[in-house]
Parts: sequence; C-alpha cells; structure tokens
Amino acid sequence: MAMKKKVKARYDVRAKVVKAMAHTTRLFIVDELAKGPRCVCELTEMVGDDISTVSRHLSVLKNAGLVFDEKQGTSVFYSLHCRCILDFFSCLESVIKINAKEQAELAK
Amino acid sequence: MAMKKKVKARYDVRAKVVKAMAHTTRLFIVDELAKGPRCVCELTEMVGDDISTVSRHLSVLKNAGLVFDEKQGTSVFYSLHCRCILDFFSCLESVIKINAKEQAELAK
DNA sequence: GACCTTGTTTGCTATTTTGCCAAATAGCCA
DNA sequence: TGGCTATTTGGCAAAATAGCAAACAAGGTC
Repeated sequence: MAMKKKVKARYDVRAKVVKAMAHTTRLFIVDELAKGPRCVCELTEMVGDDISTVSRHLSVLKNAGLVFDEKQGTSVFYSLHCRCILDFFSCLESVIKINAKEQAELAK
Repeated sequence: MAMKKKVKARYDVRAKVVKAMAHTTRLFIVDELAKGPRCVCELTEMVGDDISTVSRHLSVLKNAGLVFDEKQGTSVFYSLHCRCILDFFSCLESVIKINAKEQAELAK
C-alpha cells in the first residue's frame, strides 16, 4: 500500500546526505573544503555568520559523514571525507544550465 | 565581511536544486521517473501518502526545474527534465558506501 | 447538466531547521 | 592558576517544511 520499509530505508539514507547539503552555507563550505582543510574560524570569516552557526553547519555535515575534523591546538580543522561529493556540483551545474537554457527559450 | 552577494547568489541557486531533492519521497519519485513518465495517481499509489502531499512534492520538483508535467485527459504525467539528475544517485551511493566502510572500520 | 475521476490549492497544525546569544569546554601561555 | 582564544552546546524565537483534509478546478461520461 505504501512504500515498502526496505525501500523507504534506502531513500532515507540518501535523503540524510542530501539534506546535509541542502543549505547555501553548507554548499559553500563543502566547496571551500574541496580546496583543503579549513578551521572553523577561517570558514566563519568567509561565511560571515556567527561562529556558533558555522560550527552547527559543520556538525550537520559531519553527522552526514561528509566531513571529518581534526584538532590542532585550539583550532579544529575540517576536511572533506570524500572528494566524490564534488561530483555533486557538476551534476548541479548541468541541471542549472539546462534550466537556464529552457528559461531563455521560453522567454523568446 | 560576509559571503559576497554574487557568490552567495550562486550557492543559493544550487541550494534550491539540492533542497528540492532533500526528501525521502522526492528522491524516490525522481528515481521512479527515471524509468519513464508517471501520473500523479501512480506515484501516489507507490508512495502511499495522500495525493495532495504527492502533488505538492511534485510541484517542489517542478519548481526547481527537475521535472515537467503534461496533461493527458484527466491525468497529469510527470517526467524527468534531465537525466543528469541521476548522476546524483551514483554520487550519493559512493558517499554512503564510503561511510559504511568507515563505520565498519571503527566498529572493529 | 449531473456526476465521476484526477489533480491542485488552501487552511491548519505539527515538526524541523535556522541562527543568534550566552554558557560551557578545551588547549595554550604567562 | 588565571586569562585568552577557538569551538561546541543549550536555550529560544522565528521561519520554513510536511502532510492531512476539505474546497476547488478540469476532463470525461452518461
């Protein structure tokens, strides 16, 4: 009658990862971490939100298994867990480009 | 001081697409549409939610430019706008697999 | 037209997500 | 130890989402 439990569970796992990415700031952070490890205060500086907010975003990403952290002195450096996340961005760009083209088409 | 407007705008556009995918049911729907066009009632049957809920999910996907709809008699068929969305799933699976492996490693 | 069937929209409530501030924690250094 | 810096966590209010049910719309059929 409804989505089977097993099937639902599979999509739940996927959704967890997608949800972790589903925020402007977190997308920015992931992209930034692609360039290398960054500490919370560096990211905070770039993002411009309160440090507690940035820390919270990072914990969301960490919780989804997208990043990991390492303590170095009093700082905490975050890194991408797996560069395959970056494929996301190319997927995204394709979708966005195609939509833009479509939009332009309709505007004619 | 904060993320520059232009940069933020770019990530906002991306986030909109990711957010549209950030739901168990919507991920399921996208995957199902990969197999071909489906009408709302078919999807409703599979998902098991109220038809109004499914309709709303579809409008979210449509609004993000991920799907489009065509009326056929009294039914409305939805289709994937661009198959490149499916690359998302392979990205997701990579991430999930790697995390699972890591988990197993830690459990040792 | 009356009446289905299929979908969309609206109203409403419940839940989740955001993001700031303040308090708590942890590592350094004097 | 005290004080300073970097980060996390708890509390809380505002905003966004989710999902049901009822009202509404649009195509068919008789």
